[in-house]
Amino acid sequence: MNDRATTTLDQVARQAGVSPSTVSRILNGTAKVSDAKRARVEAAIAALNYRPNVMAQNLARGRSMTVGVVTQDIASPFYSESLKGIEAALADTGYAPLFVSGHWNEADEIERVALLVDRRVDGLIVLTGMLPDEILLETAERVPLVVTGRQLAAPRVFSLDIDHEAGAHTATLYLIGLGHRRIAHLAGVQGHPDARARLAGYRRALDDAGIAYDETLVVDAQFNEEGGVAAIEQLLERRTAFTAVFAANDQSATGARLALYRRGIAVPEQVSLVGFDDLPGSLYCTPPLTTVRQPAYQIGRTAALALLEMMDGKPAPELSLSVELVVRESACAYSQP
Amino acid sequence: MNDRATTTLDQVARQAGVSPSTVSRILNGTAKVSDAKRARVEAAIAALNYRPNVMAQNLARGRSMTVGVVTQDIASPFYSESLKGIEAALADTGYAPLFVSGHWNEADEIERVALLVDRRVDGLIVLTGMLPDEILLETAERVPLVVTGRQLAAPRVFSLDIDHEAGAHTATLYLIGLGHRRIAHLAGVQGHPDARARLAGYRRALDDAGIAYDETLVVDAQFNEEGGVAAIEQLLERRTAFTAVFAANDQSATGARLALYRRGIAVPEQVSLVGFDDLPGSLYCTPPLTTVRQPAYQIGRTAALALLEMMDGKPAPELSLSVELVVRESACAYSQP
DNA sequence: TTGATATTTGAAAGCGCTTTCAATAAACAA
DNA sequence: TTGTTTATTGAAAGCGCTTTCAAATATCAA
Repeated sequence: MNDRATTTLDQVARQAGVSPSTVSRILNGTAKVSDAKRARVEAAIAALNYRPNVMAQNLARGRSMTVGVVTQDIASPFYSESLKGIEAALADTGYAPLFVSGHWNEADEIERVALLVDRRVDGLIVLTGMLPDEILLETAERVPLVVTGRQLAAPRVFSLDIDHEAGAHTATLYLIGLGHRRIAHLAGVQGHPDARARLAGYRRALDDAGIAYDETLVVDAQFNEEGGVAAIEQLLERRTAFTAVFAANDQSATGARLALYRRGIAVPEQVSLVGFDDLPGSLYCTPPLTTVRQPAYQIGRTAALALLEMMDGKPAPELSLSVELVVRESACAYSQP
Repeated sequence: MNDRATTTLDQVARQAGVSPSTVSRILNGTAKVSDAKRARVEAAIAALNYRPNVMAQNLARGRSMTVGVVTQDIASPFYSESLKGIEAALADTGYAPLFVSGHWNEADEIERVALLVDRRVDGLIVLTGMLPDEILLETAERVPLVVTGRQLAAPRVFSLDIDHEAGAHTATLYLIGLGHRRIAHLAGVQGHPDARARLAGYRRALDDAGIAYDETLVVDAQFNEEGGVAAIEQLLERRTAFTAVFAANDQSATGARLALYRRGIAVPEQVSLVGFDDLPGSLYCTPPLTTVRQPAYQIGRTAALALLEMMDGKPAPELSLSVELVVRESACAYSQP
């Protein structure tokens, strides 16, 4: 019947001939209400097509039923998988995720976090990013926090990181096992913690195999396709021989693959290629990319589940996520030319 | 000094020795306030580290400063570009986007929209999806609406669509111009409006060139990589000859490219391939994919800008977005075998 | 000066809910 | 029956802000 000018709880109460408190109790199941009244109220709700005003509920309850999620780029193929995991874990909990992007820029991130805190999010998830630990710690005093991609020990903080070093170690060792000795490494962005860890894994694998580290085989690269292209070109200019490439992430591996294609270098026949992340698209590269699988979706999901626990006042759960090498077709045994 | 237990506007007022109204006026610039008081209030705000409670503001103002965005899959490479556009357009307007996913499922979408309406979003953007027009129209009575991927004429509704038919027509004509006569079409999901329009463009191009439509060359495909793989396999089983493939979107084109690779069919030497969308990754396929560029980012951005206008009470702006063929390396002239 | 007009301020009433507290009604034991 | 205990209910006070309205003060013309 009614429509415009949304109906309020008071109207429902009046229509049903009960007090607002009673309507509220029925809505929230906060107390027993006689069947007679319940029926009248439910009829009124239906008749008026009443829907509670979430903003008002939030204010009264002092909770926003919102969790803030700081990502770097909402369109990133890697992080958007995590967002999906967060979304899935939060579905039907009453909490809605509020996604904001920091654009790999500390100032932006700080601003976004402030924005989220102002909106009184009940919890916060920070996916990697550039925020200094102190800011995170400070923020954690106002709101339960889950942070990925780093270790941060503090009350009301849950951090969730995978072992990048081990992943890189495995990948490199795999290439070595295939007979490769001259393995180039696209090392990601200088100073990025993930990049550092992956380089360390690469070096340890070489060490393990008694292969000398050759810095002419290592080149920095942006963590995107363009970075991969540029890195390969740089490598080729150096005229160092290499029979395999281990890229610090799949996007740069994809760029590398294209650059090799452009030079007429066959993958994997002439150069083997291994990535890191296992993006959804990596399965559909030509050839499908052998890579270290980072469970992005699970990371998001786990982060959200942990946050839910913390928002419930429970301690953060103990959980660990592991990386694994997924062997596809972009790397093969080295064959003496 | 103070920290825990967030400080309120009343506390600021007390500390500054003014009334809450005055503080509010300073915060919002709603009225002139004497310099003396302004200074005292600003000092108090700084001293107490006061930040307004957005929930309370929202309730009092009757606006949530939030816009709902319904997408289908937050990790979709295509739609996430649009989300990015929305995010960019909304940045620094005070509005925050609330992203929800419908998963290409009408029931889910209906539920999500209800959720957003309950949260009292000030505006709503629906990116394509399966919602029936009636529901959209009904929703538009409660909140300004922007919808992409369809035409919907109604007050407080802005619809934004690109010409899929024309795009497909251009792509197909391009292939014909290259000398191809047997052009297969991966037609997307049966019944999907975009799929229908693109098929129509394909047919019209054939018509224009006087090429008879051959239904053995057309095969349905999911709009993802797997769909492309399956479609090519199906096509190959049919044993119909073809020298080019026009895929209804880039993801299925990518799948197609992999399936061809698996069968040892070279792209573009033996089969030319054209997609639709121009996903960010399509530039890095091997070979880079020739495709019809759909300005996903612009679509999102434009949608958000239009919504801002509407939320301001202004009429929806008139705007049109165009598609264009971007020629890369996955298609080449047909050479008599 | 004085009266009229324009400015700056504060009191108080919401915004639409939740929740405490006390009153009323129902159920029980003695 | 009557006094207790327990289960339902409603009144009212918030939640933290905005905004109307009227009072208080300042400004101006005469």
